[in-house]
Amino acid sequence: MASKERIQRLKEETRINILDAALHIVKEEGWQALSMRKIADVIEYTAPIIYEYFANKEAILLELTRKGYLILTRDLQEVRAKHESPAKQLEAMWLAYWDFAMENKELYQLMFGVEMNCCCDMVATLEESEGPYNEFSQAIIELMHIKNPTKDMVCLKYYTFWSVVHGLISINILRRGYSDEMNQQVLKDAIGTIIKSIERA
Amino acid sequence: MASKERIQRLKEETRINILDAALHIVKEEGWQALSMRKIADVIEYTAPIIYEYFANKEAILLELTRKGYLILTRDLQEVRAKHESPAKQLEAMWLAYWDFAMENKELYQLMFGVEMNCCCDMVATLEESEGPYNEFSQAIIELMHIKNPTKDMVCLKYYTFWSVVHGLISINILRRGYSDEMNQQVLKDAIGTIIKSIERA
DNA sequence: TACTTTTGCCTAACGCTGTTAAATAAATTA
DNA sequence: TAATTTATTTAACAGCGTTAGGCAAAAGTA
Repeated sequence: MASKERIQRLKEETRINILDAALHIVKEEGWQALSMRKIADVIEYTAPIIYEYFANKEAILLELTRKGYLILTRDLQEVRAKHESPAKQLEAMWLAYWDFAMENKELYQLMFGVEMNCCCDMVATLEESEGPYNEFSQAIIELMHIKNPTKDMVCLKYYTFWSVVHGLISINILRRGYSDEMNQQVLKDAIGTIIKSIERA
Repeated sequence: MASKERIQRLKEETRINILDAALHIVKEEGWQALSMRKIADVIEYTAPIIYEYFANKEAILLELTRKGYLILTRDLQEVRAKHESPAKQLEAMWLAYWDFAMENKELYQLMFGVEMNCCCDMVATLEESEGPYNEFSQAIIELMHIKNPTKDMVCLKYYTFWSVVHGLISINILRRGYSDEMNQQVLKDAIGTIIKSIERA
């Protein structure tokens, strides 16, 4: 009865194919162009088949969102491990956050609703979505020389970082045209300023 | 032949009704729920009639975008006139920008593609979209004590302001849940910091 | 007044969307 | 071999943006 397992593996493969196909279409033609029938075309099936792997289109988006959070969290962890001081960690992590967004524009759009009607209410239910915050908040706490900072204090600093970086990214995805130098300058300036404000406190 | 004018006025009214109906639907049900047939229902016509007033759905969105930019620009001008010093002007203007976004969430989403597939390429063709930048940049130039700042220098500072404020707004529209105090604290902190950095330069 | 033209508006339709139900073909089990 | 389960497709529904054609009322003209 090893065929059961083989079939199981094939099913798993098709599931992955669906997700890959979706992302492929989006990278080629944008989120607006993604449809169930197009996905079916790519995986060489008809549309209803997809509903045996995902409850609906939103479920596919949610799974891709999850994937995005996993990649981002892994990137942040990797970069964080490369640095000793929390200040350098934080700077490198936010730059990695930027890089993730630029290298995975489509996933970023999906995760944070940039020029896209994402599945935001559902995202809140994904535990993976807490990955980035966990990484950042640890580094923030280390950087603070207060013994037991309240969650609100940490959250406030994270929120400050996140706002400016996410804002910068959103604007760049929206209206491409700002030069790389300007982006890097604003990005590093802002990150540096916030880090200093944490160190001073 | 005054009937020509009367008819012209009625047509103008219907045009406005279409825009009002669209915005009404969006405020009640969100952008996703907006359809030509629903607009037609509200104005008590059938869908094809709308195409005598707007080339397509995107044209309606573009017109609402224009409306948004006009309101925002007016708000900024009003608030700017209330203050003397450029520093106070800038602070008040960015707070007004925030207020505009919170009071006109739907328009803001449309203008800047927050949780929405807006008509961004078209927005670039709207001259009204330059209104906010014009207001802000004037105040920024006044705040700088350099004689002839380059456009890039002004743009960089505007970009810095904009990123953090837009980021804050986007995150708030996306994931409602951050407290008003925290929002105001991050907002005022960030604005103050950028203003000081301009003053020091 | 009678005829023609224009206008205002609607119905029907096309091709697309997400999604579901039913039918069919293939594989598996008894 | 017969019965049953599984895999996959076709057909359909309701909704979308959009267009073409038709009908009835209004306006213009003789």
